[in-house]
Amino acid sequence: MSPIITAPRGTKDVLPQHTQAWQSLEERLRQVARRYGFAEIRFPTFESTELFQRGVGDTTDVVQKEMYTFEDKGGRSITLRPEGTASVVRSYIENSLYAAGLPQKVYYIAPNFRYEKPQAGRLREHHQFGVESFGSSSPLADVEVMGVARALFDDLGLKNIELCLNSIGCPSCRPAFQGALKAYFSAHAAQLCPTCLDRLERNPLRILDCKVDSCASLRDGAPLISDSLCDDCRAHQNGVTGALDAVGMAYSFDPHIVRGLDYYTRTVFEFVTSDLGAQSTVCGGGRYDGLVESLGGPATPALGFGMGLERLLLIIEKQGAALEAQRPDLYLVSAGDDARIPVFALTHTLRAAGLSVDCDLLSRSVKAQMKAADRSNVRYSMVLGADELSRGQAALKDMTTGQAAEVALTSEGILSALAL
RNA sequence: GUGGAUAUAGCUCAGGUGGUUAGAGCACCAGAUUGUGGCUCUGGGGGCCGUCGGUUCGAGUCCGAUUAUCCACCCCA
Repeated sequence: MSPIITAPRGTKDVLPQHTQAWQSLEERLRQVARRYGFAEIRFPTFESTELFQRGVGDTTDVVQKEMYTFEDKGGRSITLRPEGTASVVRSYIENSLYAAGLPQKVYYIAPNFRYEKPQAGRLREHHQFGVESFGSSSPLADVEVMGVARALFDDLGLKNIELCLNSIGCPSCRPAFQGALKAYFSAHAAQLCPTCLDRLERNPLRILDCKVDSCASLRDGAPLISDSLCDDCRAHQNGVTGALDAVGMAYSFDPHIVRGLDYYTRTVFEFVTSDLGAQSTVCGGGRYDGLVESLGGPATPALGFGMGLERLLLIIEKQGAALEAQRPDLYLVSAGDDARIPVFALTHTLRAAGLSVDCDLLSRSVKAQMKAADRSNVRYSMVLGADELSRGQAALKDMTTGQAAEVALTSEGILSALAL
């Protein structure tokens, strides 16, 4: 049987057997964010196209080729959010969140949309947990944000995830570096791939992480950003590494990290792993000290990260780090048709009392009902027929041990038996 | 956007060089066990063989196209 309509390419249903893992993951994200003093923010799934053009950057691949953009019935250009930061910054400015005092620390769990070719760990709709911290230019803010990601990995018991770090300078020192880079690559233009020839004019930084062999070999002789950082940026970078050392967070420097979004300044970082197939980044972020002002807000230092939840779940699965599953409490089995309505009524009463209870809706045999109970991974079952209902007592069976004990057929009797 | 692989039951997969009613395991349903799950045994229901077209007396099988999935490049989380 082939369905007439299928889910759009690059999208995934989360089916009932997987939603518990998602819920449990989301719960942990919220707990960790709370521990670090981040409050949840929610924002629309679509925004004015201009927000991403100005925020993410016109020259980025995300904006140039990957956005779901359309015109609404009012003739406005609308885009499905390709990343979270621009939306958060827009909301921060529009709602004057700075008026409530700085720093403002927020987190979100939201879907993002990018028109990409799907593969392992890459979807057209994916979900991100992100945090943004507004108002502090201190390196401590950088390390606090990185700490949220690290705490989450630790909380989930994940191994083999490394923090890689770089600084890409600021508007006062980056132009000199870009100039040096441009001069260097121009002198070797013959060896550059077509994509990088294009990047030469638009964004020479991006040539640094090109994977084409000829470009990558040029990289070794290229100027290093660390050699052209201004005093402030250098001091900031030293502050970050110092604070990382102080809290005992391991990291490594990677001078080739260049994030694909234009708004980053100074600190950029990624948490990478080899457990994601061809993808390696599970979390990427950095500082964007100029973004709030460029979108019309007050000059505000800020930074944040985005973490891919599908990728996180891939790592969890690969590493066998189980997320706990909740078991239903009780399954009430009807023995004989006369018992079905009283059993349904008792199910209703016990649900009102707060228990997770189920009963048969298919007029099945006792055996089939027991099988259904077993399959649902329920903790207890109880078979109720005319005899039990008239006695007001029944055997409560522990589905794990197989042992049974008589209990009274009242909310109180069952609740107290289940509490044991 | 570029390249490679794949497409048969709900799932995982068999189906030499074309030839009657397309198979297995798992899962599902029923029975063995008038009211007790997991183990075992028996039986059963389930398939336009991704889609469209071509070659052929005849196509799950060969050819073309198309769509989808997976993988890699690119990009990114």
